[in-house]
Amino acid sequence: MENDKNNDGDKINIRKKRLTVHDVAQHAGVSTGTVSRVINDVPGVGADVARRVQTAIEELGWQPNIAAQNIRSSASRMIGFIFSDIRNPLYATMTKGAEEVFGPRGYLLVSSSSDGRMEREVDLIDLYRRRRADGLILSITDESNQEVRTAISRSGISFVMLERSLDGEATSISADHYGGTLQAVEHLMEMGHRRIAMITGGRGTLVMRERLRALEDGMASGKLDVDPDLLRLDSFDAEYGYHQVQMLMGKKNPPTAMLCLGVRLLPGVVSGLQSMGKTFPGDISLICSNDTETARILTPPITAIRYDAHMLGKMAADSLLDQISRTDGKLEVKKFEIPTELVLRDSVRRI
Amino acid sequence: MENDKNNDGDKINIRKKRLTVHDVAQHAGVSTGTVSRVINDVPGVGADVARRVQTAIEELGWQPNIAAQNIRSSASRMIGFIFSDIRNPLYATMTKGAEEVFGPRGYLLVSSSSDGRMEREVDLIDLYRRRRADGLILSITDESNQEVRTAISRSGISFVMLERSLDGEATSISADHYGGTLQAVEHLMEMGHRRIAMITGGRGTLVMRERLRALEDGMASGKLDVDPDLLRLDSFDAEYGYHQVQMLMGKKNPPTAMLCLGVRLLPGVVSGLQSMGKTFPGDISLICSNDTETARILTPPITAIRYDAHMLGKMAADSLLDQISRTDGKLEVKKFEIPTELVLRDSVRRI
DNA sequence: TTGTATGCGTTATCAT
DNA sequence: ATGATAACGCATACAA
Repeated sequence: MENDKNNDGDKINIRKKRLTVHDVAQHAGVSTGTVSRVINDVPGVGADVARRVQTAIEELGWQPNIAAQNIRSSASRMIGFIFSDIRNPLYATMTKGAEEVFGPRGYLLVSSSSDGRMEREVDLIDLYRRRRADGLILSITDESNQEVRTAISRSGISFVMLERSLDGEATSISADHYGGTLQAVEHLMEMGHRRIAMITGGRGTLVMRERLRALEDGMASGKLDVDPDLLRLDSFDAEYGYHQVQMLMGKKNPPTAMLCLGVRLLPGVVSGLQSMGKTFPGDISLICSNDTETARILTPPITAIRYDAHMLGKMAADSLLDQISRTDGKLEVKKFEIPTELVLRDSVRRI
Repeated sequence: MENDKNNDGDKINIRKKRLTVHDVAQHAGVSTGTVSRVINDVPGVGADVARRVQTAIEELGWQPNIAAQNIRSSASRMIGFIFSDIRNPLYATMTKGAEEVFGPRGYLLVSSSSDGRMEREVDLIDLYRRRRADGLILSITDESNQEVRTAISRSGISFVMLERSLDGEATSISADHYGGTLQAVEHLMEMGHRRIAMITGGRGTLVMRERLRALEDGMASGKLDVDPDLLRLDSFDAEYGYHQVQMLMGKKNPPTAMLCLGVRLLPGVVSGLQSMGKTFPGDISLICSNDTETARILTPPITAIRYDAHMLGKMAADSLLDQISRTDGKLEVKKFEIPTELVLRDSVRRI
């Protein structure tokens, strides 16, 4: 009976919901402008008045409506992070790194995975556009996909590519996959391996290109060619690893070593080997990427290509904020690469 | 050449950015109200006019500013999901499940991890409050923490507890951890085990309480007490598992079986055992939770308590949306529990 | 059926 | 130093 009166010309605000600057201003006996000045640290407010406003804010428990702030500043202080697979713990680590940068600076990081479906990536980019995201971190499925590229450019949102590149048209942050893979291949060759298989995914990405190039270069330095039939480059899924390793090991002339490049591939590959009664490094030598708990606890532990995903996330966040803050429209394209390291363990044997 | 004229209206808007309803309305030769009606499917717009507006929207590439929509509707169509550790793949799976519900209904799901720090949880809740989130899914660190509970209630945001409970004051969605753990304990007892250790984390949560209660009940049914020194209940981290298993196995009277309850604990426990040259199930029988790729690929594979995390996420999303949509302020407290299953493998031996 | 005007909550530009 | 007021971009009650 009391809250239907509500002739709210000058408010009989029985409904306790939704408080605004006005409520605070009224409570403190000042104007809305003053309240705004106080919360935004605008100089030139009397100390006593400021204090009154502060207590009013606390007593009422008011907090400014960010949507309203956005509409004025035309900045959402929101960043979108698009990648392919949320279950890949590497992205979790990158997210964590990025959040360490964004959080303290008042940005909200929103992560979303596309499951490798490019239509979904287009949708996500459009979504971030409607939500007026201030920036995007992109780890998209296929760099050359035209629909996605169009969506990016029509969004007009600042962005950086993470573990991806865009013909040098955009800033990119990545691990040195070429160097890491090359080191792994050279190690295998040194141990006497000549038939080296590679299972990985990410067609149409910088990462896969660099890995493939490194494999070719590494083999070439030993006057060898890559056997195309030893290349399985179509997915990062555990199931894919499971089946492909079975097919590879079932050949009359199976590989003696294998690069298993993809966090979720490793469990699949190991299961596949077990299902055939094959062992490593007895039947096949194994090098994986990245260095995960799984790689460490397997028997024997797996030699791994390691890089700092946390740092990757931080760097992506830093350079994105840098790009956003440039007032001069100058788009400065940069290229960051962090080093990799080969962690030697017991999954490679000399033959 | 035609769109740089840009004498738009009366502003000297050299900056071409930021188009609004006005631009679209002008371009289509209608009023802003009509444009709004078209995009919101408000009936009573002439078919021809609607078409004109549509093409204008597409030609200009305009999309409504969600912040502006929010400020009017006082709904952000944004949901916050707070949990402790983003690297735990279970949360990734739950997130995926929840997104399947939220996405099609126009809600943006924002995930954020607190690393088990309750101050951070308070900050996150406040953040979602300032951002006017429409709902929260909470998997907080300690249900009884007063600061967090205060933050929740002052936020005024609808919420559900996921794998947590709040004295029956809030809707909760959870796996049947009591049943799952009880089944595991009974299985171990049947296999002759009397000294059963438990390593897990999550003090102050429903999950831990249920697991402990199940262990006690299971032992009691065999007229046995739980040895408090076999309980290691302080963390879900791999490092914790590594060290605690070493301490447990180093005892003069070590356990013969162990419940390793936490996705990230398992790799740590296994490493710890390996570091001491202990094997499973030879030196100790092992049951883990949840059923992960790691559990499946270890040698031997691990008997696991399995439940459907994806479904858990979906159910949380569904019941949250249900709660949000109830116009009558009636807060209906519900309790959902999904079943668990004991997946028998080779990590438990009869003694 | 369509246009006009007002309000949502905040900040910035004027006045005072 | 502070108050009044006009935007910001959109949705809707009301007018036409």
